[in-house]
Amino acid sequence: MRADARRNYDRIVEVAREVFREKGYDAPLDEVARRAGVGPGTLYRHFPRRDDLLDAIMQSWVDRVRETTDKALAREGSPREVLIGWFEAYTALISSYKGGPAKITSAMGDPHSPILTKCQVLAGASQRVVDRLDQEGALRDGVDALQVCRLVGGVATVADNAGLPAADVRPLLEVVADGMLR
Amino acid sequence: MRADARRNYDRIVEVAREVFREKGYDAPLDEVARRAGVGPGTLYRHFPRRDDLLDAIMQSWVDRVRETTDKALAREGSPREVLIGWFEAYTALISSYKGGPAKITSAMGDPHSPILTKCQVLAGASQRVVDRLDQEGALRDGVDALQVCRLVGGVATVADNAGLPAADVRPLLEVVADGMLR
DNA sequence: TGCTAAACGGAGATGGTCTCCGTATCGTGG
DNA sequence: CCACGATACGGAGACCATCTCCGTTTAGCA
Repeated sequence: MRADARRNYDRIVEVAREVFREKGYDAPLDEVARRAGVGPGTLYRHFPRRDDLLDAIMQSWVDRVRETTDKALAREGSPREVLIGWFEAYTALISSYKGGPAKITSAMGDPHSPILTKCQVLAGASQRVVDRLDQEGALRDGVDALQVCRLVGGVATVADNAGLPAADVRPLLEVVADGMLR
Repeated sequence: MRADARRNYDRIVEVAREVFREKGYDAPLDEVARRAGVGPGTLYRHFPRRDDLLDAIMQSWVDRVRETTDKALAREGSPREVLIGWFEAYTALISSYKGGPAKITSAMGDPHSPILTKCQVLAGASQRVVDRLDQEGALRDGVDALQVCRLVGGVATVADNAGLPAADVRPLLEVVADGMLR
């Protein structure tokens, strides 16, 4: 990749991160281009679909996921505390920008999504948490990581759409946790 | 209202119901107008916002909600069966068209939504189910109807976005139910 | 039947998405 | 060091959906 192309690419990603956080996932891409000081053509050449841009943005997000997972697994406490802790971390991770929870949760099952690999990192993280609790015999039969992703993703989506404060989200996560624990 | 206006109004609602079911809530309104044989101006005069059209469509839906609630309350069986039965009915009710679950669930907490009153009927229905189970002492402390709407709405939203079959939704509803029951 | 308020409907403004292609730039091989 | 071909740029504009404005038509009453 040519040096100028590299510069533009990086700049677009950086600006897009800002814009998406400010205005949500539906923000006009032309604004991203404008703020990045490039033409729309340049933006669309690098990122033919909106999701491709999202994918690039999420590179650093993946690192945060890994880090957060390690923290959640290292946590002391009852299985309930660990599970709810993970739920809250999960919610925070997918709620970095408006529209994120719905986007990420539905990409989870879509083999054609450009952000699929990123979501699988998150699914893998849930798997690790589920595995650990399962070894302790803390979970009911049939509970799996995909269910965690869907249920917590659903709660986060509702919270995102309705603008719920964390205090209202917590009890919902508790219900889900209690439904999974023995 | 003049007779011709009434005719157009009814025809638009009827067509919109079809179109929304076919193409989801985001279907172009101009197509609704075209199929209804009116100009876009006519459509927008009757229904200034997309949600106003939705509101009109939901008139008959409200009847279905009441009917379904009665059926759910009359149902014999364990509290778990009743609760899960209601969850499934609830999911079906809000999933009549693509985008419905998210729309209805987020309208639930928005005082300015044109479909608020419709959603309150649904919230009221959940309230009746919760009240009944609560009297039997079947629910954990702190569980309320709003939580039911949010959690089941979240599950339905995820299912809608990801196109999940009923068989995959059921276990999610079971987890939620188990988290609410004693 | 004639009149007026009401309703119609379509042309077009607006705003977002995305493409095409002439222009500018990079960076390499001579 | 420079010339040239490959690469990238960027903006004009096509396209599509939303929504409005206003000249035209019509219902329905007196």
